[in-house]
Amino acid sequence: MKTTKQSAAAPERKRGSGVKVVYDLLRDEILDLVLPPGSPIDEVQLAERFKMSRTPIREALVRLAGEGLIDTLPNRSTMVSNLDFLNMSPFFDALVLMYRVTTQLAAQHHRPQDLVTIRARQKEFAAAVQTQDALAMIATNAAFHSAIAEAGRNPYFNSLFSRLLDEGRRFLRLYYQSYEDRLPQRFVEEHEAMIAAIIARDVVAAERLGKAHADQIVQQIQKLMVGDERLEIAL
Amino acid sequence: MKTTKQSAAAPERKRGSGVKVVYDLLRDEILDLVLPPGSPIDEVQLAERFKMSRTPIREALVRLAGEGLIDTLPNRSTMVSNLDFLNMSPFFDALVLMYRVTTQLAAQHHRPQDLVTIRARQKEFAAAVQTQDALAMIATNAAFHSAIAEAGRNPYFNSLFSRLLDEGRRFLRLYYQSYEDRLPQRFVEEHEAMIAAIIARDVVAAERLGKAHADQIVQQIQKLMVGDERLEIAL
DNA sequence: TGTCGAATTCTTGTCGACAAATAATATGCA
DNA sequence: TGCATATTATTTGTCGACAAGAATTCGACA
Repeated sequence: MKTTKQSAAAPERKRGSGVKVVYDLLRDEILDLVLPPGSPIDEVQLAERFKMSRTPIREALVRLAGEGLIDTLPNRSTMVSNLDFLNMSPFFDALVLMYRVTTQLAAQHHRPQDLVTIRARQKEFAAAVQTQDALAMIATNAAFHSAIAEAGRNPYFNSLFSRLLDEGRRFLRLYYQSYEDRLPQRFVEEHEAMIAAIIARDVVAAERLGKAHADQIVQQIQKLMVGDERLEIAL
Repeated sequence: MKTTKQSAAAPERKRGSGVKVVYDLLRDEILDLVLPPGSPIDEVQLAERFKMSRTPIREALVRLAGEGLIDTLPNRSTMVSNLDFLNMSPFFDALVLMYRVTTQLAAQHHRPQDLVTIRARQKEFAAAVQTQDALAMIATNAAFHSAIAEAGRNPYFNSLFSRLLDEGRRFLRLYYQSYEDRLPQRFVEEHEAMIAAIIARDVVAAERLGKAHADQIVQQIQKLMVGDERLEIAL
């Protein structure tokens, strides 16, 4: 009777998948603000939580650090990276440019299968808006635009865009935690217009719609920064 | 007499620096094509080479994988990522756009200390051209443009640009291994013009010069792809 | 009560070992 | 000789342990 050590520790996990399991889950928790910015990350606790040794945990953390989702320094506690409200200009610049670029490139380079994927993501997004599920809307919006970027076939832009979408998710999560905004149907319609421009290979319209859409997101995030309610005190 | 295990294994290394040492050196070797595209990476050999256990080696490899410099699959040998000659368009698109964006942003956002750094990098580049040291020229060119990007103060663009410069380094290394081109003084002069436009905060000129410069690099790499010498055989 | 230094605890970086997965080599058979 | 299978060797993924570095707690003193 030979029970392997690993099977005893985590009987349902395939060898080689440990790092990915941890990475995926931590990534989701960071993006959904379950792990808020600045919160400490403790390897020992994670090892207990995931029922595995610290080694794959550490490797997952190296991956997350490489994507800017966590900050690490030697011999020091790792923590979830902060959202930098002091320097939003660079983020907005990059976000808007990448929305323009990826939407335009999708109009140029898309293939039939891409459109199937884009439509599927849009359907998920519309469902999230319909049910007024902000968390799902944020995630499906990012997935929709990520699918558009994939259709544009430029891995360099796509990796940057992916990072920006991730960070945007965290800002939007914070936004919808702060405001009880209804999720407007208008966003669904804007996505539809983008799809139509892409299908029509209308490069100019695609870029323009990409920009307009990005501008909306920028405005939402700016609202979060500026605040929307003034303190009214009679003096 | 208590000799710690670690001290006996690598007496000159500070705890916490292991991953970085391996990462830095492997990265340099990949970029200089000392480790050519496609070559296998063996953790055990690296552990022997660096006189440390495989754990920090693996962490360095995770970092390199995150930057696209190596390719890993579960339970399989890791290898240096290939240079993709079949899909150069996306690379060129991204490179040119990022040269434009970073040079323009430097004209907008640079600070006095930035100019000191940029000038220092330019001086190193000029020296490399003077001594016709292709390897140094490739590295100092990338450092020069990286310094310009830093002056533009957009970490999102800069991370993408950094990756593109890295990949460009590998292509250029291959180029200068294939051709005995002299390193032209013209490049030094173009850098000077870019510096002048940045100092003058001439956004339009900066962007134009950035584009022209990038186009040159694209041409060099295209020359590598097309080949420059036809096989002459009398039939 | 506040400060400082010492002691203790906790967390991180690395170690070497074990075992699973893969690659390479050997063997048998047509 | 070529192919399939078995065996062996090698490499990767993970384990738990050790120790260094950092954080926290405790005790002494002004």
